Amino acid sequence: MNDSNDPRAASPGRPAGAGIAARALAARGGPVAAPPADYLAGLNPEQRAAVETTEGPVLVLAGAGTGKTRVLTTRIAHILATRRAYASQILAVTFTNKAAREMRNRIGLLVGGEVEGMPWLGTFHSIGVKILRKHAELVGLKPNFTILDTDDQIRLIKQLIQAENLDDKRWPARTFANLMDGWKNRGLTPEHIPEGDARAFGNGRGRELYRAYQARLLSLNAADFGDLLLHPIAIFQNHPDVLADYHRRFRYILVDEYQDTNVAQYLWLRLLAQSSEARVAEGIRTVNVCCVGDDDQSIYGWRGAEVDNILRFDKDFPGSTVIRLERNYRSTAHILGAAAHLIAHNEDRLGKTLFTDFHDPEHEKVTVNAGWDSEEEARAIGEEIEQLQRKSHALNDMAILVRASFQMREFEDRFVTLGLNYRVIGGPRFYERQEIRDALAYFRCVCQPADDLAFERIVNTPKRGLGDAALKLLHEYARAKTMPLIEAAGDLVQGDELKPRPRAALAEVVRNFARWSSLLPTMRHTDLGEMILDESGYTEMWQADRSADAPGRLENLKELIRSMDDYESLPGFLEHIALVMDAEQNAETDAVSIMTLHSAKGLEFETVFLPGWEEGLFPHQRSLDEGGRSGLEEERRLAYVGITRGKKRVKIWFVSNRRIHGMWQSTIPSRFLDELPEDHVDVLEPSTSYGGYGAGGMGGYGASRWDQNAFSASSYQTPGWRRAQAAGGGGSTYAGGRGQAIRYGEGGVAGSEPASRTASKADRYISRDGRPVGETGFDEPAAPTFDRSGFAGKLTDPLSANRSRGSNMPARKGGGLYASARAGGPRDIEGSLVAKSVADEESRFTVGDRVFHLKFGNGTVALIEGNKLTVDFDRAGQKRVLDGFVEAV
DNA sequence: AACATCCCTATTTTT
DNA sequence: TAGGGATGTT
Repeated sequence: MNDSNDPRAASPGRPAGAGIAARALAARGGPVAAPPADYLAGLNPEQRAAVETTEGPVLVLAGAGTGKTRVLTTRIAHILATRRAYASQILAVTFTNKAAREMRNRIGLLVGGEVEGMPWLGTFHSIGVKILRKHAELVGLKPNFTILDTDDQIRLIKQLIQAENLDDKRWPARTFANLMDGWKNRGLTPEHIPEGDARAFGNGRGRELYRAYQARLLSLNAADFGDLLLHPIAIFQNHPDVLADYHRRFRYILVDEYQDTNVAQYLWLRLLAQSSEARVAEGIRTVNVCCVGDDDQSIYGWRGAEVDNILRFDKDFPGSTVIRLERNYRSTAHILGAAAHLIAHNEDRLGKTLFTDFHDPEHEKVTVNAGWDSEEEARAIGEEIEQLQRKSHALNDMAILVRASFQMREFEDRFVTLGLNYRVIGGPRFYERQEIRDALAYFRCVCQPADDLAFERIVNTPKRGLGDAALKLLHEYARAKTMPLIEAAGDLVQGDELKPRPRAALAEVVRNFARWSSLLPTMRHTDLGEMILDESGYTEMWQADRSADAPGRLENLKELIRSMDDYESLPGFLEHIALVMDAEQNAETDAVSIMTLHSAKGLEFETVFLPGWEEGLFPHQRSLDEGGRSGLEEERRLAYVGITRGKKRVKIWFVSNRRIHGMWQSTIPSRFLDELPEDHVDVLEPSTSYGGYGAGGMGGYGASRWDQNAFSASSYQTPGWRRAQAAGGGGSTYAGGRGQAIRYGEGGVAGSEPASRTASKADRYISRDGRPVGETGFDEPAAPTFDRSGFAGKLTDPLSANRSRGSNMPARKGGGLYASARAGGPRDIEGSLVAKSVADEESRFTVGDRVFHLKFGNGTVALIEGNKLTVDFDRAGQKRVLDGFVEAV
């Protein structure tokens, strides 16, 4: 494991001479030990402590916006400058390529751009690959193994499931992939998975499938993402000499985003960070591991991250120093105040309080805005953006952060009509596009003749007349001879088992690959790439395609070839793209960013819009269902991440109606809204242009909704909200009461529940001035720009929907996102209703019934499909709605 | 092999 | 609603 760029390789021992970094710094005068070196200038005392405490285990709890990356990079610069280690002796791990890139750049800036090194700065996975390539044979791989992506993985699993004679409908490959992913995240090999897990899939054959999968990977000379960690762990565990080599090498270990590490990463890290004889022999007596993270920003539990890793750091590394970074340099006091108050509702946290000196009476409070439906939300936010733009705020400084990607569409639609520039971050990636993956499959076959998965992908793409029959023959032959498919194809075309036409087609494929492979060592890889795509007929296939996206695909293929230019060779390129699935976004044009809260972590914007704060969506119902209290806490951290992205302005929205899977459902405000502190939050009336609402417009319904029923405490409307806050009793601890009580059996809200059920119909329809309204409300003229405003006052008591739904909502799943969220309370308490609903297939309605819907008014039932009704509404036309949302009239 | 039709499902996402 | 996947039809 001698790196050629490691000066220590030849002569072990303490670094003898100044590293490049140290030289660069020393040149600026004075011995490096003399404080303060200029890279330390400007650090606050805590940051400085985090940088200078180089020896022993250190945990840096870095709150949002407290200069985490700065600490990390400065610490590395400091280690280099003080000659504690060479760049090649520092292991620095991040989660994303982006983070690794940024660190590399910033270290470069700090030490004067001359550090060519830091060979061990990278993501867990890229470092894992590096280690695995060196010792591949120890786990039965060849050093040039391929890295499978999810797509390949699924196809492979599917084959295995079919090979086991299991019904792949009943046991979807996708599900097993997730299951296996979970095992790998926890560092579990087939022998170690819990019996229950093993039984849970494929008629109890989970373990066998996992085993078969791993065996198949070895025969394909391939590893999946999980293996990039698991194999190194196995190597370290089974080959102490190899581990000792790494112990001698790594003097300093740094980990970014420690709160996101999973068990496998933790094990990997712990092995590398162990104190060992090898280290002691090198004069290293302490484990110089520094983990940086923020437990409050742990949002990847669903992906296997263990917040626990950060919570018990001091137990893993006894004698550790914990440094808290709490001075925030990003946001206003209002924003921090709101975020802090919210996150304080979490129990599982180490506890930090961010503070700032950034006070200014001009600062805006965090706003909470109510909207009628998601269309209005998009419209109003669009308008606010345009207003800011008129006040010469750059679009680049604004972002819309959503909980789920389906929310994006509404904004996109709206912005397109407004002609407002936007960019969607995340979403389908370049390297995941079909045409790119096809092209890559060709390249993989050329570099890796054993890559059956790649071969399968493209044998008949473009169409070559190789149908099921021919491929089945090929597979059987290959299996019988245990040889790769390409090789099998080479044999098969010699014989006469194949019909003439497929035989000729396959022969050509074989010939082509042989030729391309032979050109690999000599031809420029970009030219070869182009040649492959042309000669295979792949380019032609898209040229002939008349569909609208074909030109774009051709463009992507060109881009692919172009980007190959940045790499040495075809294999080098393939390696890169296997690990780096992100494509750079251009920040050239001024545009609003739209992204999920997850992908916003680490970013910051002057103005942040947070739409969709509604129960069921945020917190997401599924997190609640699957994660219980910790699921809720993770959602709350997500909210915290969202708020703390804002520097100057944070604008939260919730609406009363949202369209889910094409059907309108009414929603109730997120419990997180109740967890925001009054003094940092302004509750606003909609500021949009449509008339008719005026002062008290939304207020009316809000008050009616919350004041009349169990949710009174959650009313954001003054005076209702204030009153509730002041009263403190009743339902004022909304979070601990309603939502959670149900789930965690704390007793529920027995008192409030019957009240809500017996509320009269009049209670439910309260006009904006607080008067109960009847049918006449529908006769109000619609405001010109807003077709539903005629219904303004009436809607919105969520309980009416709850109540009316009752009987025929399927247990949890079928109820849909919002339905089950809202139904959560009363129904689960009663239990029997749930049970009844499962069995009760019959609708309460029959075709021809007159019904009333909160959103669409009166109508006639035209069709009933389970709990879905098609209703001809008098005003709104024909709509499909869940029957829980209409009432008989 | 291309096209039609039915059925099912429906977070967050990096590597 | 919409999109994918699997199945059936020509």
